[in-house]
Amino acid sequence: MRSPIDLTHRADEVAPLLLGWVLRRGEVALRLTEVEAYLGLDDPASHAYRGPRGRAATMFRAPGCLYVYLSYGVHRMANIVCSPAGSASAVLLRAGEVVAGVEIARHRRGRDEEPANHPVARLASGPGNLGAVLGLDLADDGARLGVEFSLEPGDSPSRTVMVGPRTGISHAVDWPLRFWLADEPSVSPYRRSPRASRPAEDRL
DNA sequence: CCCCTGATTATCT
DNA sequence: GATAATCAGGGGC
Repeated sequence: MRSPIDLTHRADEVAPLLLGWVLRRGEVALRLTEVEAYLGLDDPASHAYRGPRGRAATMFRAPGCLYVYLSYGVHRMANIVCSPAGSASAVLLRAGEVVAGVEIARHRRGRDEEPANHPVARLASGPGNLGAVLGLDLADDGARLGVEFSLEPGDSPSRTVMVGPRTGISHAVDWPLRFWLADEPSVSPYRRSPRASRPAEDRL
């Protein structure tokens, strides 16, 4: 049994520690296999970079809050706010292995009342898919870990943690803030954004 | 396998 | 009006 994660450190410290832990909501549980750290006011790629305005206000709340936002008009993405309150660093949950509630997860990934027929490894691969499997809604923005959502220690075989650049963003594209477990089929493929800024623009 | 494109809406300019 | 921390599906190799 691993000790509870201390969410009051910066996201880049917390993110690798979250790998292998299980996020549960009701019957559905996910063992986290891929996460990304966002560093709030110090990070040009963070929604919180320009301060506690609009949707980003949630990231300035207390550690253990969930920051849920809508991406590309359709995908609900989940972050765990994990910094000291006010500095707004957070961990984006990018992928997990569904370890409980597979049938519910398939229904949530499905279309027109028909359950999706994805292999388990693909069900929660990618942040939009992970959000779908958890049944996230914008009303879940600001929810606290510990009640509706909870973080449980996974069985903890020591796994190799890999580190690399974050996916899909257009600022600070080469900062090594994406963490994933080696040899996990649920980890999403790396995609460099076609809008990636040049390195000189990342030093602010 | 890879690359390209459309979908869809909160937020920002 | 433009953009975006994405995804699924289509076409090409």
